[in-house]
Amino acid sequence: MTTRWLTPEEQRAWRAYVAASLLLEDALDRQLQQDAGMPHLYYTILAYLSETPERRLRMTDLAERLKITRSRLTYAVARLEKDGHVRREACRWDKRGTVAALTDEGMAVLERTAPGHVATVRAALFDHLTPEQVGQLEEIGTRIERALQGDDAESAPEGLPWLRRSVNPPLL
Amino acid sequence: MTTRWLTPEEQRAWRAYVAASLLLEDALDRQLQQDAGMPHLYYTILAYLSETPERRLRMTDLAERLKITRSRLTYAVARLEKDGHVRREACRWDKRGTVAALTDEGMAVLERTAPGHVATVRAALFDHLTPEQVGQLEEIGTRIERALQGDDAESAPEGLPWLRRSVNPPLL
DNA sequence: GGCGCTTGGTTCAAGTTTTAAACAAACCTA
DNA sequence: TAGGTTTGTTTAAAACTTGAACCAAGCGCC
Repeated sequence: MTTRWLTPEEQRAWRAYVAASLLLEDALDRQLQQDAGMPHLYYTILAYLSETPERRLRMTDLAERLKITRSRLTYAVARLEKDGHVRREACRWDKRGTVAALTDEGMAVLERTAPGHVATVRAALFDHLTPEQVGQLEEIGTRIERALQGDDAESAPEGLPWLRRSVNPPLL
Repeated sequence: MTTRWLTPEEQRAWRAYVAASLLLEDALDRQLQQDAGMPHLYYTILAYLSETPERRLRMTDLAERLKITRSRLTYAVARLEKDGHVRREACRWDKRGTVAALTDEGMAVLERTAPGHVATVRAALFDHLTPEQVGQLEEIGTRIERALQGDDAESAPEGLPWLRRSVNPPLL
């Protein structure tokens, strides 16, 4: 089968995207390393934890949300734990499980550094986009996501937003 | 000054973008590592070299195009040289300079692996975007780029032979 | 219950990459 | 020619990632 090369338009888009994502990730890492002492991925872990009702998530759930391997997550959480931002707990309902819980200190770091992070994201991105473009970005991002990890429409179980088979009693 | 948090729309866009870029870079790295024995960044270096008329670029020019530090580039080129994909040459006009030149072997690797790479980019991205979205992606990417590295409209210096755009078949 | 298969998560070893700082040589300008 | 800048490399230390191997606990099934 003959290769379908990128059209000039696609090529421009591709290059713009690659350059932009490199610069953006760099800027984010630098800012967060500076202000929070951790790279973007680690900050994101804390952020995700902070959003669940109990500020904790099963390792596998967290890994899936972050789109990283469990192994990578284990390493990251180990560091976050060493730094006191996260605490590991045993899962009561599944003895194999581990739950990563945001500590008060971790939450404090998040609260202290979130404004700077948001400011960076704005300065690097949203301040330069029209509302339409924001919508377009979401749509494009969503499509890539769908393309790259089977579009298994695994809707979150409505009752328990924060878990795999839980930290909570299994619903029957 | 009070923090301007992200609006719900911005937040959705941001998350979609972060997830997508992680997945995309991962997929690309995996495919290229598999087929070409090198990660995306390294492939991109070869690709950029292949596009110049003489298949060679000054280290600094290359670093600027790639949006990476010279130090990082030195490391990368060292490996590419060890693998025989690139050769370092002294720059005749500036004795401080080093020129990275694509070897025939490097070119061969590129030609052999480009189809697979393009296929991956299509499968992960362009096959799921409308032509309008391709344009939108370019525009958004360009804006980020401009935002993050001063918009010095540095047009290519007129004199130097291999700092000019390519006429060759697009390999990326 | 007991036998396998799957899942959750960690560990391990090895390698890869990154960063920042320091440096030397060459260039440039006055 | 002195002084400042640019080029590119070196260095040393960290940080990160990967993949495979592994164990323990759940699950299904007869």
